Amino acid sequence: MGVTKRFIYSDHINDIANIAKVFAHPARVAILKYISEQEGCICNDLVDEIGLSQATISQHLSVIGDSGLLKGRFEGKKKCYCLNLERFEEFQILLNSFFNKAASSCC
Amino acid sequence: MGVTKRFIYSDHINDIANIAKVFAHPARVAILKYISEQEGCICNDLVDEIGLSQATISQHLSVIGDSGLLKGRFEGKKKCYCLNLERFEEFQILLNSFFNKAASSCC
DNA sequence: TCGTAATATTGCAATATTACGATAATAAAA
DNA sequence: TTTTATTATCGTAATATTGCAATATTACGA
Repeated sequence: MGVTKRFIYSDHINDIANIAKVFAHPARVAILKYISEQEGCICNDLVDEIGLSQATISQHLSVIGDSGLLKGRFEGKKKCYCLNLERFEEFQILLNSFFNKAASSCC
Repeated sequence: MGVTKRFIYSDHINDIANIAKVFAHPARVAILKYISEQEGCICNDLVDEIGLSQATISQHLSVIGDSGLLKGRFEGKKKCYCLNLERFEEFQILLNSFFNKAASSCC
């Protein structure tokens, strides 16, 4: 046991959960916040900014990247990470579609 | 190791991550969806509906409940769970405030 | 080519999460 | 009181996640 039984849920439900998982760790929220606030490119300022090891930041970046939320581009030895705004908006729309369907409560 | 270092992040960031964590498992998304669609009270229809054991559903319900998203009330032996809409809207506002601050990308 | 800076990957220890059977607790019904 | 239905909790096994040191990789500059 201990394995999430993804196959028993609809794609839509798994999508929501997968999106939420990206934001479900404060380091990843902090990374996304910082990247978007800079509205420009950054690299491993994140290590200084956030205070986790380089290995850990890199790992979180790859989790965020796997979700499609990042555009990355090497500029010499530095890598420039930026938000993929289109994907970011998709996330927002999906989450809001979930929230907006909530009906009234009974208790 | 293995412990999330919550103390290095701002409250706001931890809040976002904690909210996201509730939605970060498909069972919890499915539970919230079902509860809100019924727009009424349900109990362990969830066990039949979702297909996890009663113990597991109850555990997920308590995670959702800890976040303040549920109102529960016993009616005889059955417990009626409903969405706490105020809290649900708070969640939506917090998440959107995060999304809406995203600036333009550079890559 | 060699050294250095920036990032990614690997391996591992610590901790957290998920799932379930068994059991407890509670309240209605028999 | 005993049984039954419903939900919660405990204990535990399996798996996932987090974080870091060490190492690899990549690209630039000397």
